[in-house]
Amino acid sequence: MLKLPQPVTISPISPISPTSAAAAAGEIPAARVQMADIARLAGVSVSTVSRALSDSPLVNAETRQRIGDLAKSLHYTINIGAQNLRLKQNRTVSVVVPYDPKTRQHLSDPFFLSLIGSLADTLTERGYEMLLSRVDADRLDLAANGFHTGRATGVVLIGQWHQHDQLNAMAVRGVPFVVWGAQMPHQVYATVGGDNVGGGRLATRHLLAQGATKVVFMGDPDLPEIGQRRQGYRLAHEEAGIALQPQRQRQVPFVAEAIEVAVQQLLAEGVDFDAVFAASDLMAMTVISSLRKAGRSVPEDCLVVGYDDIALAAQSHPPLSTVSQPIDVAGRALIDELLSQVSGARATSHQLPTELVPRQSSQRG
Amino acid sequence: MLKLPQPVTISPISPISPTSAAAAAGEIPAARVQMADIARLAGVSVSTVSRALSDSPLVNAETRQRIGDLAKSLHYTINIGAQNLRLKQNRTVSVVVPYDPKTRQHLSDPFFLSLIGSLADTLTERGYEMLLSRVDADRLDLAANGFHTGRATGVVLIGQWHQHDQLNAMAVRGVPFVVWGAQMPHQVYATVGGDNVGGGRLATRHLLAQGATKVVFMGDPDLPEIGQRRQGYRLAHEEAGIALQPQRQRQVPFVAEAIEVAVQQLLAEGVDFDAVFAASDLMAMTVISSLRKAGRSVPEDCLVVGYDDIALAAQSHPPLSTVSQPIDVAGRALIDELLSQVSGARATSHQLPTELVPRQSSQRG
DNA sequence: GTGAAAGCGCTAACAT
DNA sequence: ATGTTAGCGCTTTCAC
Repeated sequence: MLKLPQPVTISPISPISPTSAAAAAGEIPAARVQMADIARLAGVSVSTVSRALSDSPLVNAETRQRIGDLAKSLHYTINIGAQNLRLKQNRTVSVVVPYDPKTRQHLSDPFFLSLIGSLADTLTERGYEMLLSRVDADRLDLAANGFHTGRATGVVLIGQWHQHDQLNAMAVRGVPFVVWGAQMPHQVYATVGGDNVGGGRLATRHLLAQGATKVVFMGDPDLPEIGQRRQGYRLAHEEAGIALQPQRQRQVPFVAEAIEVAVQQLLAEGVDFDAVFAASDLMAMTVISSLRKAGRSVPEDCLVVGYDDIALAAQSHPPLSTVSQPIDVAGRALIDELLSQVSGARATSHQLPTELVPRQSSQRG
Repeated sequence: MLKLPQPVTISPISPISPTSAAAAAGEIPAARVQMADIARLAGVSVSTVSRALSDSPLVNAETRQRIGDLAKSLHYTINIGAQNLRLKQNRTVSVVVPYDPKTRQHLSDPFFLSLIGSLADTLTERGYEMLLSRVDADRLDLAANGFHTGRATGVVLIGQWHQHDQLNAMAVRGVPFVVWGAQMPHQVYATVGGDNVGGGRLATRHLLAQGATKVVFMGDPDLPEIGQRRQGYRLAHEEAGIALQPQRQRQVPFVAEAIEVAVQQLLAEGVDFDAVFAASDLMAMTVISSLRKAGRSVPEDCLVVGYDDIALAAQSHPPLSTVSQPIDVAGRALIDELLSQVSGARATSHQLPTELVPRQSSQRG
């Protein structure tokens, strides 16, 4: 057992327990072991080691065994970089999350984060590695970097923002990639996304069915997905023969403060409303908490529906009605589409079904 | 403008808009352009291109310009795999998230997900790439793979689980890595983590100060971090001279259903309690919603404090009191520690300050 | 069944 | 200022 000095001082991010692996091991960070080492130790050539390690039938069973054991005991693993270079192959997918250059907001939306989790799981299952990076939303073309540098077989882009044209250009250039987002007219690239128009319609229909007549839409319709959700909101109104009011359609970015301000304005302007359809669950929860601060309670005074069905929607109070997007399916669909492009298939968009999850926030009584 | 067939059918994950980048471009997925191509086109040698592209002063300004333009117009980017191989360098960090082999739960904890976001941001700032993968918690030693295969310079492990020994072995073997978690006795590797004992103490003290006398702890103390939070819970009780009750310390895993069951049992067993300290915010919210189902309201009948201060804690109802861990600092601290190990420094653990964030869930009236 | 040799795409002496 | 050469760690003909 090692006895290490126990630290006392505690200060913000200060070293509290200096220990050293190298010191403990009493050795210099050994040069990484490689095939040549194994070969020398086993008394065979490098080629034989290579074959043995790839389970080639060409090599003597006993030799293979010996080499395998040796490799294991030395913690040897094939250098993937060199292997990839030689094989011109690559089992890595680049996942890119754009950030808004204006706000430079950190990555925090629970839905996107969960999607990343789902992608990570799917890729792990498929034996792929995942390269995660962020990129200025104005320079979405940089997302192709992982591909052009040969690091990745293809690219998954989470959110298309306003850069429709840059994406089309990327596709024409032959970069295998898929975008999580909305399908747009004149689109050469593949998207995978929920049925946003349908989802928006479901949510709004539901609110109208609950007796609401003055439904506010909150979200930034400049983002394609949100624009389509608003489109669904509008369709539902048409279906019901209810006239749309411009002042009930609020353009609000995904920033907590902005949402709170928007709610205050809504109240200050005296806009009459009895329900809110928010473009995301996070937004819906902030709306609810802002309304509460202003003395209005949900669902008594105002019904609310969100979007995404994040894990916490069910645990919040009141439990949040929302439109669910199938995250697990999404991760798999994105990867499957990407890999099929890589193996030569044409870029094909997919739309995932959305589902209304009615909970208490949209039900009176 | 391209005119594409507009699809009609919509079925779960069915192709709705077959389009093809390759077809649109009318070309076969061109062989990736490489240095030799640029060299030929520019009428120089490969070395000159290499130098020009790395802004070497050895190359004629005009030549450099010409080569640069050529590269840009061809969307050429240096093949990082080859470059790394040659340079024996590597600007990639492997981030590994263990999964519980029993539940095989998907990656979904908001705190970990945010931490990943923070790591991604930090690495992007530092000009590093991030390789994200998951690994069986029983085989944490596999986390070193990214390093042994030469893909990554070092490893960040998110959560140490019960594999203290495997981690020590990794450290002795010379793998540069940092663990997000709790500092343990006889630890050769570096951890970065919040002050869990302190955090648990803050939370419990606060509950006692609010007048609670029968505080329940919920969480799985087998996880080092949670164990330390419970330690803080115990210390606070000692300080206050309040005897601990075993039946108020509940071992509960991070699974929504299990948490709900645990709350029901607590009530069914007739355990007397007036406050709950939950090991995470997600758990706290589930506890609150379970209590509500049983007809108890928070904070009126029972005070609740969580842990992590996730984004939604402030928006939930009642706003959740919690202990905040500085996520941004955490991401930076993890990466800084890792990179300093890579450049030869000794493995050093860091403890980040935690802070009580009192909100309404723990305040009566 | 095994070894020798060439080459994946790049960089860095060492020439010139 | 530019070209030639060798080699990063691996796989795979092609010989034996």
